[in-house]
Amino acid sequence: MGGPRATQLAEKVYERIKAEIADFRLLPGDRFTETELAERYEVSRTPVRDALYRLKHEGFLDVAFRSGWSVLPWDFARFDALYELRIVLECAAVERLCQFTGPIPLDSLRAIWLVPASEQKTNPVEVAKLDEAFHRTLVEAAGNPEMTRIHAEVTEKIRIIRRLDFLKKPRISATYEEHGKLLRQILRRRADQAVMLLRAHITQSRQEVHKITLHMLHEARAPRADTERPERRRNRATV
Amino acid sequence: MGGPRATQLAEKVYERIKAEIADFRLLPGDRFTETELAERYEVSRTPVRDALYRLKHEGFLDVAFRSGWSVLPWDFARFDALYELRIVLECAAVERLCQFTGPIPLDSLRAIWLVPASEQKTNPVEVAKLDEAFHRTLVEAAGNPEMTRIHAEVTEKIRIIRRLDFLKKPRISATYEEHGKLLRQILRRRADQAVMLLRAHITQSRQEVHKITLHMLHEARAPRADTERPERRRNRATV
DNA sequence: GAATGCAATCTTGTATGCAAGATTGCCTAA
DNA sequence: TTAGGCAATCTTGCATACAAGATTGCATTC
Repeated sequence: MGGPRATQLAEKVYERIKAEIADFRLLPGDRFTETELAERYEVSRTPVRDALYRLKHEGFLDVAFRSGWSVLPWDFARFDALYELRIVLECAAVERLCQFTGPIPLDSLRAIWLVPASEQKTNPVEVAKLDEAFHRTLVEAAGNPEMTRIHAEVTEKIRIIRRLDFLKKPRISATYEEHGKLLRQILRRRADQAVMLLRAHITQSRQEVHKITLHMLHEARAPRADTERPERRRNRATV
Repeated sequence: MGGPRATQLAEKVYERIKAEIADFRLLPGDRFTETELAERYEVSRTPVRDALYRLKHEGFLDVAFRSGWSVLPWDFARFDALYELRIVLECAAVERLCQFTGPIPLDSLRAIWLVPASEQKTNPVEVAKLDEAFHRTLVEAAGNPEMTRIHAEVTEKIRIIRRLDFLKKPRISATYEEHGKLLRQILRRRADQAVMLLRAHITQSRQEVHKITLHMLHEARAPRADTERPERRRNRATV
């Protein structure tokens, strides 16, 4: 049975578990064991453990010695800290971009965000992806791979709540408008203006998400029976 | 033979390997195997692998499928990127500190850095530690755990070359002077001044280290026989 | 001497075995 | 019915077994 499959099993398992967390199939507080996942993914415990430890190190999971794994509850103070870190990184990137002497390589973004309202996407999932790509591209364009790496890490960690920002139409329009304004300021090399807009944009998004999650928590504290998914849930999250 | 020792073996092995890299006992380009380390540390391959994969993920090591592990060569572009990231994080922290309404909790630093020349340390190893602590404390004081975590990560990655900055006496004096000035500006809440000083301070340090490493490289390219350490070195680093 | 082919050895990725102890559920008793 | 205790089961951390294939060193050939 030994020998590697085309790619590393551990890597695949890692991606699958992370996707399960991001898609709410693994909820905060859920508990599970290594053997359980090994059977579900049809591999041995070894690659599962590799993946789990990686996710633990990244702050998604917790392990209790001889007592199984659990998905960490949402920590809003941590989300706030991550949003602030995001602001710091993206603002630094934008400042660097405005200092570029040559052309600023953001044409791909213009084609997506500086378009008439009729061409704007409305699907929340799609817009969430485009939004992530927008901010990632800003940071990448600044040309510091380490900042890009950390920014990507932050993005992964807030994704689960950030997506909630695009569930309402007005928020999608606002995103288009703010991205458009920001892009124009960057391309005109107005660093101060751009940084101000960017900071306001991210802060606004964070506040929206905050509101939504508080609402969700309120709902969750008075759960309706028909939304229960007992399978694989051995503990309700206290969140 | 099974069962846990008091603390986790994998964690211990991780620390030991990282120390070996930081102390130049494992040099860039060195190759080794999992079994080798398992025997050296008297544990099985399992905790060794856990540690190695963590270090790989952090960018210190590389693994070649069925062909052993190696210490990654120094990548100066990467060091530059890390220094720039350091500047971004620390400047953001200092700005936050200057905005504090209450007292700025940096008394411990004053007691170390705002002292007469006669009380200043001169041991390079000691000063390097104090320097790391100084910058870590600045970031910690700003109160964002995520920024603190990333900053600590960056610190770990540049430590190996950053220490070189304190080998010369004048650089130690300069460090004392610059830290002192910076502290005073922060405590007076002169954000702009403080950020300017901090940026200059880190940039200066990076340039010094750059000079020294270039010198070292020059020396290393014409190695003398008496400095060879063949044991465990199966490949000389191309750096 | 230099190049080539081949077999023995090594190496990693994965699977499985094992020990210490945490958890769980049943049985008993009040 | 409820509380308590105990044994069976589970669970993780570490050690070891195994497979596929990469590497190496030696013998052979030109």
